[in-house]
Parts: sequence; C-alpha cells; structure tokens
Amino acid sequence: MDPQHTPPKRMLTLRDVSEEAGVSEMTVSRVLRNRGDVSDATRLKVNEAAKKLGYVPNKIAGALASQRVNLVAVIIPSMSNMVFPEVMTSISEVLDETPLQPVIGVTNYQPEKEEAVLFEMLSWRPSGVIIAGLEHTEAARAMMRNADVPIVEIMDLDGDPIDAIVGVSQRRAGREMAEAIIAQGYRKIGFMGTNMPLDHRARKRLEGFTEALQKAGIKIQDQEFYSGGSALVKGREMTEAILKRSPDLDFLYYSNDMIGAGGLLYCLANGIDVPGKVGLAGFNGVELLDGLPKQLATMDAERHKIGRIAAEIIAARANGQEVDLRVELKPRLQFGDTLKR
Amino acid sequence: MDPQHTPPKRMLTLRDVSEEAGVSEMTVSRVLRNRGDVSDATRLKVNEAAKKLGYVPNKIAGALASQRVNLVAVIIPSMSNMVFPEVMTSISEVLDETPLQPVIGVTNYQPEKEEAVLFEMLSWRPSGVIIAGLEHTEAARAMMRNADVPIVEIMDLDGDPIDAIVGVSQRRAGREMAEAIIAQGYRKIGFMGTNMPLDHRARKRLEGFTEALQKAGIKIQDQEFYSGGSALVKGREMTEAILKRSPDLDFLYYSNDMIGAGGLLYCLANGIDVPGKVGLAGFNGVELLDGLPKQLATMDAERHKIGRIAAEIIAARANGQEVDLRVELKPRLQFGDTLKR
DNA sequence: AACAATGATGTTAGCGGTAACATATCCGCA
DNA sequence: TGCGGATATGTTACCGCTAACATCATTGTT
Repeated sequence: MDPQHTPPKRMLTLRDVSEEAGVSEMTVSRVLRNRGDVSDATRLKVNEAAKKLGYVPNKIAGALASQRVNLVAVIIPSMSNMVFPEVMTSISEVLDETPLQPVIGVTNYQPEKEEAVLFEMLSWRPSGVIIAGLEHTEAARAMMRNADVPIVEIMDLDGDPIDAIVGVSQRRAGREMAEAIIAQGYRKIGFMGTNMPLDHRARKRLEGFTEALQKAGIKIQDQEFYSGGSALVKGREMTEAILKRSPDLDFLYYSNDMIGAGGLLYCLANGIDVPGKVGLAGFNGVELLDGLPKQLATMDAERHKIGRIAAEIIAARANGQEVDLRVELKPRLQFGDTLKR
Repeated sequence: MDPQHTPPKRMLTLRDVSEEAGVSEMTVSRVLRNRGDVSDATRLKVNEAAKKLGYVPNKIAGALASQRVNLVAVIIPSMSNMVFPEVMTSISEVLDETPLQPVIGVTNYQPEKEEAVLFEMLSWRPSGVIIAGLEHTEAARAMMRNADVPIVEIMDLDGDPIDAIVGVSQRRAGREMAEAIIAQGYRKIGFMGTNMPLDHRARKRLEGFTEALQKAGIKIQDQEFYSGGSALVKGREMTEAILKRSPDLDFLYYSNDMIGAGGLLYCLANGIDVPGKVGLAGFNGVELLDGLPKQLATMDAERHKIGRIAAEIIAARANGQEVDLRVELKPRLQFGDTLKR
C-alpha cells in the first residue's frame, strides 16, 4: 500500500470519541481539556476511548470557537546569526512553563518580508507577538497597533515602541565601548562591520561609537565592510586588509564577535601583539569566544535575558497581569584580554 | 490611554469589509484569495475597503472551512546546535517559494517532549511534518502514521522511516572516517563526544566508527565525554585531559566539529604537531571551521541539502506530485590539514 | 429572436469545536 | 419527606470563513 495513495481518511472528531465512550461531545471536550466537573468514571471512559482511537483534537476548530489561540508569534531577522536562535531558546524555556507556544517567522532583514510574515502570523490570531527591532514598515506598525494583543519589541531600545520593549540601547553600547577605548589611550581606530544597511542595531552601535569618538575629537581612521560568507573568515581577511592599508591603527572595533574572533585569530597567527600593538573589541558575547586562546573584549547583547523577559511579559499579559512596558538591560563591558586596562 | 487597558475591540471580519465595499462576503473572500471570477471594478473596491479598514483575515476560520492549512511542522532537537538553525534556513528558503510556512518545535532531545510537541503541532492539522531523526516514542510514530500528511524524517538514515526520509547514514559516516584514519596509518585512537544518550546520530556515528576499527583489529584506546558548556572550551579541556592521560595517542576523533575545533586550538597553542604527532577529525562541516588557522578534517552533515530536499518533498506532495521517499546523501570526507594523506 | 455558454455575484450549509445555559441526579439536612 | 445546592451531563447557538450550488446578466451564435 503506497502511502502516497492512501485515500484521505476522514479525521477523527469529538463525535467519534463521544460515540465510542457513550457520552456527549461536550463531555468529551471537558475531559480532554480538564475543564468543569466530570466524574472519574466518565473521565476514564473518555480518555480510554480517545487513546484507543488515536484522537488528536482539532485546535483550529477549538480556537475558532473559543476565540483563544495559545500561539506566540516570534519574528526574527535570521537564523544564521546565533544571536537569534539563542533568544529563541530562552523564549522557549519560559513558554514551556505555560500553555503558550512560540511560532517563529524569519524576515531575512527585509522590511517587506517582515510585513508579510507579520500579516501571516497575525492572521492566526496569536496571543502575543515578540519581534526584533523597532524599525518596521508603516503598515506593519499599523497591524500591530490594531492587533489587540501584547507586542514586545526586543533587542533594541533606541526608538518608539508600539507597546512593550525589552533590550539594550545599541547607541549606548557603541558609546560606552568608544569611551573605554579612548580611556585606555587608543587613538587610531579602525572599524569593521557588515554593509547591511538594514541591520539597524549594528548601525546604531556604530553611530553611538562614532559620536563618542567625535566628542573626544577622534574619528575612525579606516573601515572595512563585508557581506555574506563565513564571518570568521571575513574577520580574518578584513583585518589583514585594514592593517596592511593602515599599519598605524592601534585599535580595531568589530561590529560583531564573530568577525572580531577572526581578527583575533589573524593577529595571533601573525604575531601581532594584542592588546599592546593593537587592541580589539567586538559585540555580543557569543559563547564561542570562551574557547579562543585570548578573550576578546566585548559587550554582552543580553540575548538570554531579553528572550526570557519578553516571554514573561507575554505570559503575564496573557493572564491579565500588568507589567513593565519598558525594560532596559545594561550590559557591562568585558575587557577580556584584548583591551588594555 | 494605557494599552494594557484597551477594551478588547472586536476584530474585523469579512462582513465588515463586505459592507464597506457594498458586496457580499463571498465576493470579498474571492478577491482576497484571488479565486474565481471577479470583475476588476469590484476587485478594486474590495481591496480598497480591506486596506482602509486594515482587515486581517482570520486563517483559523478559513482553515476550518476549507480544511486546508498552509503550515509545515518542523521538529528539531535544539536551537543551540547550529546544525538545526541551518537546516531551518534551507527549509525556509524553499518554502518561501510556496504558500507553505514552516512552524518550528523544539524537543531538547527529549522523546516525551517530542511527543508533546508533535501532538500540539498535529492538532493544527499541518500540511506536512519534517522531523529530525528516526527515533520516536511509539505514540509519536502512531500519530504520524495516522496523521495522513507527508512526514519527512531528516538527518539520519539508519532505521525504518515512517514515510519519507532524507539524510546521511551516520553509521556509514563513522565507518568511512575510521577507514580513512586507519588507511593513513594511525593506530592509537582516542574519541571525544557528548554523553547524551539521546543524541542518536552521534551514537550511530560512534558505532560505525568502532565497528570499522574493530574490523581492522583496532579499538579505541581512550575516550572523554562532556555535557553542557561551550563546546569549544570543552574540546580544549578534553583534549588536554586525554593527551595528558594517554600521551601516545596518534589520533583524536571528535563527535562534532565544535569540540574538534577546541582540540585543534589546544594543539596549536601547545605546539603539538598536527597532523604529524596527532591527527584530528570532527563531523559536520560547520562554517566556523573555515576561519581556523588549520582546516579540521571533517565530513559534511549536508544540512543545507537535507533541509532543501525535505522542504521540496513536502511542497511537491502538497501539490499531489509523487517523489522519492528515500534520499541518501553521501558526504565526502574532507581531509583538511589535520589528517595526513 | 431564442438560447446556450460564459462571467459575475449571491445564498446556504457546514467545518469541529466551545461558551453559556438548561437539565438531570444525588446528597445532606431541617 | 422534601427541598436547596452541589455535581454531572446534555443542548443549542454560534465562532468566521469557504465549497458548492444557485441566480442573474451579458454576450455571441445561428
């Protein structure tokens, strides 16, 4: 019997179970959801019947009737950047303790894709939305405002939230890094990052960074941008290129830890004194870094806390509780071994 | 106006749009789904009305009425191991070209959790299921058999599939690695891996590996297991431990590339000649490796191909097309710089 | 001019559950 | 013995949409 040809067997319904158990559909529904009073005897009968038939409830019908959906839409730009799977992991951990369930949508950093994904998700009437960033199309913002469910914008903090917001001020992160670098006496600073204009968080970090340098009368001396490919390799290559071109640089700021790690490996392999000759710093606190020969200076993006708190906000609101609508996390600079102090 | 107190405004329905546009609900439904004949004039009217009101269709009701759901359940053990986000990325890429949408569930390698997640997902009546591995609880297998939707089990190939299967024979991967190692003259072999008994793929690789060694009359001389923590760090630590304990080892086989990379970094930092004194090999082909000073010998897990093909199978079947129910991918050993040849 | 074929729209009856209300059934206690 | 109040179960009316069929113009054909 070829499974590809199996005639579409009718799915089991409450009615099937109710007939098998000899009770009404409503009673079956009650048993299966643990709602209302049902005698132990019928409960048992029903559970047996359901198991025997292999009944799987139809949440679609249930959701339509009850006007309740236990899904939480989580919208992230990418799965390739470990930051987002890590946020997801924390969200899952929290929601696992509740009846809620995350549903992930990926936007590839494209606003139109984000709008489409959001529309798709909202059309399933989720109990909440967790979405990365504060920059959305006007239509997307309108949808979220009208959706009448809790919305939590995460990661970033610089901008106007629609509803709740949990994150790190990216500008501030950039600024603090710049201040620390200046304080340690570095003056000839190079920057490396992606050339993704739509990665607003990276952009804001750079803005904060530049701004703080400016206040000290310093400006970035040289920079390199990349797109695609292995970040570690790119970091290595860009570092080589920038140091060849501007050998007098005494500090390299990377927009993320992965390219920073590549740069670090390059320096180590080429006997460049870090942090004596050049200092290095990245952003994120990826777990990977712990395994490197030297600890890269970085600043945690707090993604686990962010995921956890965002999920808690949704869960609390789903229970009608009130919560803080703005949670600012303030990661501390970790000097590691690549930034003098 | 506190958004937490907004009275639950009634959601817009087709009826609202139909009244706004002055046509029947059915016509609105037709326009919004691009089905059936509708005159350009009404089409325009309806679209304008929908946009003006900010109407978001209710897929729950739609799905219930049409008995069609454009969701594909994807069930993976973890988001922390980059392998799975990468598979997800490929799946998304393929499904983006179709009306289908992936929905992710995470099991944390726990069979009971997998069963629960599967139940939850099937209760939304998805158009297909993509699930990692071949080992499931009996109840989970029964659910999938009864679900009457295409099921694709991915990653692994050693076992009985429920329906379709796409993957790499993990036993064979382990065996081929062992054969290559033996062929290059290595004899005193150490192994490092997780002690997760439920990571069946790692287990099978080790089985294949051991078996091939046995055929050559060799057995693993020493081994180390870890759990939790940064894989890179663990790889470093385990390598140090195993080499101190068994200094005569001439080859180290790691159950994944991340710990392998840690081991490689340890060897490099300690001036251990690789692959002269000891050879190293891992498994997976994580992108990260490209950035290391030396290329670790490895074998690609083909996760991008796997994701792509699995998604294509679901998409094809959703269109009633028939497809291969068994796709075996045969990754080739990449010698890199850590395995003599 | 009569009529089939076609195109454009409307009407009706569910899809499979659940909320809300109605109806037994049983018990203790005055 | 009868009655109020739990406790246990059933009945009814939707939830918001779409399949299937019905209706009504419009057009070309002979």
